[in-house]
Amino acid sequence: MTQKPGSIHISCQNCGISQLCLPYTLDTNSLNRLDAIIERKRPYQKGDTLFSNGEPLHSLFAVRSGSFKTFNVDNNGNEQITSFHLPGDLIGFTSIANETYQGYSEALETSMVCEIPFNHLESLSRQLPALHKQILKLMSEEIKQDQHLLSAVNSKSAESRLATFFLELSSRFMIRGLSPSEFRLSMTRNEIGNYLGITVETVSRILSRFQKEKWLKVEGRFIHILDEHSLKRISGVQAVNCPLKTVNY
Amino acid sequence: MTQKPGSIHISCQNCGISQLCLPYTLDTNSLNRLDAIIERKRPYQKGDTLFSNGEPLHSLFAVRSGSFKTFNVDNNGNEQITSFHLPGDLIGFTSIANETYQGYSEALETSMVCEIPFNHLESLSRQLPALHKQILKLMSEEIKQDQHLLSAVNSKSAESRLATFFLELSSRFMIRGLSPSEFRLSMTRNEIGNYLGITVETVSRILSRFQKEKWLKVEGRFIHILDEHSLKRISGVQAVNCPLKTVNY
DNA sequence: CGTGCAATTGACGTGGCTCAAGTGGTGTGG
DNA sequence: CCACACCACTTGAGCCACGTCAATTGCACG
Repeated sequence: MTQKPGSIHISCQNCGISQLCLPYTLDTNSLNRLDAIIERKRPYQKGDTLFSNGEPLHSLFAVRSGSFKTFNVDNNGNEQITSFHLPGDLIGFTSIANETYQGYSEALETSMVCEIPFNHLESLSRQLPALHKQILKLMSEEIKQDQHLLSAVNSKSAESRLATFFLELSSRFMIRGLSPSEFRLSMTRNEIGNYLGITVETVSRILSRFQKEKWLKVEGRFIHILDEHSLKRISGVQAVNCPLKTVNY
Repeated sequence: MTQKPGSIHISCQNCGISQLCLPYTLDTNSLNRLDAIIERKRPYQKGDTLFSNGEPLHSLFAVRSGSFKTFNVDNNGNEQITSFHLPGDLIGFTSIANETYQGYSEALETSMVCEIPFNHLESLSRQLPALHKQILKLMSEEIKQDQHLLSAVNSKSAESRLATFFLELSSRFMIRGLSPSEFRLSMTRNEIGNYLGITVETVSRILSRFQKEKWLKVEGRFIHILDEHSLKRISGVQAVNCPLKTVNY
């Protein structure tokens, strides 16, 4: 989530996060062909938009550095954030169905992206089974993540939503080779609350509570996770391979 | 959502919902090849499971008739329903990432499915661009739908969640050529509440309120939408091509 | 006809929203 | 370098929507 000012000519080959991204499992030849269709442009500044709702879909975007939020706007003009994107994430899968961009995507800080023209990607993926598979996998991941968020949001208490949120972020940082216990948030409390369906004030109060419990240390945007276990306990969600018990939902 | 007892040998060719499903845009030859890999088995009875969490992914499932719910189970053994599936829906996209089934999928009523071995589908889709495209499209749709649900659930009030739920169902029935204003729910109030993150009692109370307002007629599982416009008004979500306004979220 | 689950309705308590005030950090212009 | 404005964030007070608990009714099925 820190800015990584890089030169304009960078290839997938020497990209530090390629194992999270489309190149995963691609051999050198395939990688070069993928690389050839990717456009890398100058950095996006905080607040710049990748796309706006309704525009025709031309490219997917892979985050190289920095971070983005995507959100929809409802009848009343209210934002509803549907995801935060970190380096290695692909943005735009929701837009494939209609071939127009769904919602808005906006940089949360200075960020770099790789732009992948969708038509080229589609035809290339027909020639490269590994690429094809990786696209399916990334889309599948996104569905999983959305459903995970849904569970978090549906598990009533604001405490468990926030705990889940931080654990989620933590594991995403870990996968990216960053510290899972200390990180800087690129989003405001407001945006966190929006994402989780709670108000800023509640976010703030619960952060204070977590801090009092010594589960977290909070210094503005800096988060230090002190007691992952307690957070997991109250987060309640995401047990993998959990045996099906008699439920009273 | 009504049971449609069919013979065992049915092809995509004469399937009434093929335009919602994988066959969409496939020519006759392609259709036959797809048809050849699909297995059609005897009906699932209410409560039968398509798959359980952690099992190796072998097939995707297309709902032919009836309906299913998919859900996860958290640490405390609580169900969290992530989607209801109607005829034409594909089930199993979340499971592609890990190649093991994510969560559980269970019939809500007597239902028929087409079982599509994943390996075969994958190799076939490399040969048939139209099939490939349709898979992407369906996955993209699923992501969109999840995010739509998320918006509904995050839009605080229980009223707007329920309104959104019924409008969503209504439009899904309409797409399927069924009445958008009169339909039968195959899920319990409990399951609706679970899905939307509210309690049974609240579902029940709000249904009574909607009925008092003459927006709906409710007779047990039968729903009759009387005033779609009012429901849309309080649902608040899903404005397509809505201009971005100054927001105070 | 009895058993059991689904649904409704009421009474009550509370978590989180709303409104409001205050603090701190950052950028801008004098 | 300070003064000011602006925004993100925190904290408090009060209130209400919704969760919890409990009782009742209705419907399906053996």
